Amino acid sequence: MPELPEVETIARGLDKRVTDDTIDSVWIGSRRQPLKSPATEIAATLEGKRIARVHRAGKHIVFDLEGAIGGRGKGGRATAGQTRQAASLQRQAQWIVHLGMTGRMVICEPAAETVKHTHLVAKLASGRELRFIDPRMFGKLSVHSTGFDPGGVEPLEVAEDQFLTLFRGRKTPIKSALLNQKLLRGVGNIYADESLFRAGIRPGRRAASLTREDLRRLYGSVREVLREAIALGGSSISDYVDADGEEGFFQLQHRVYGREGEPCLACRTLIKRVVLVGRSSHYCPKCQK
DNA sequence: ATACCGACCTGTCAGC
DNA sequence: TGCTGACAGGTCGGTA
Repeated sequence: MPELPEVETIARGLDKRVTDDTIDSVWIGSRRQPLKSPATEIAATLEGKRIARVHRAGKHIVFDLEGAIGGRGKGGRATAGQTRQAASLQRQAQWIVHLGMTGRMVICEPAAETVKHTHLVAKLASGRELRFIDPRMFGKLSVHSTGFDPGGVEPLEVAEDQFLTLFRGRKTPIKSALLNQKLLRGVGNIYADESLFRAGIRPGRRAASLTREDLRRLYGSVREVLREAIALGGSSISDYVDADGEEGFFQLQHRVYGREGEPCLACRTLIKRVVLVGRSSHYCPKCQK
């Protein structure tokens, strides 16, 4: 479901609402598919931790966790000072959530109905619950000590010359290169199509065949599309909502994605859809070369 | 090393 | 009404 702008929106919403809260206990459903780390390890890492910050890395949501001051009573004999020191030195961790295609993170009251496909429920000290719901189970949950790095570069942070080198000599279609998270992280099917349209480049063009000028335009359009989408809270297609249950509005700005057979907004030529690397790709045959 | 392709899952919607 | 097939915002691992 979510690409960079949706994940950014969700992470910001979570950061605003659960930072400084503490995870008291964790329930994990029996389905194993979404767990990259063992359930016991995830629960043990989360329980008793304070959420210090929630942010985004590529399409991953990252919870920075710290051992709660005063601890969970383990040991019990440590002084407050020792506990605080132990917390800062040893009890940092990161909880990584990848939403896959259909994953959602919701904050709700304990009384709220537990919907089908709820795989994890974290009870917070504030009395609320943080729940992970994922029907298709393409999502992934894992824990790391610290310094989680999914690889690739952030499109909104990378410099232009570094962006140009990412695609040098690659024979793969440019669309496929844009989706490769080991190169550029966070761009998915919607934003790849939208960026290529704005840059006037066909999705099937070999990356290596793009001129310096093509790549410069692409660099600009990728960043422009992502920034606009973040500003509008992402694209709501089917059931996407952010952490506050709000829909995004960037779907109203889509110029090619999901518009097969409709006229191009620039030249009225009908938008085409082809399958490339197993994914639907939408483009204007006249505007994109 | 690189590049395709199916597999992983469930849900929804169009068409018959 | 119900069945079937296509399709869905993502990644992996196997194979060529």
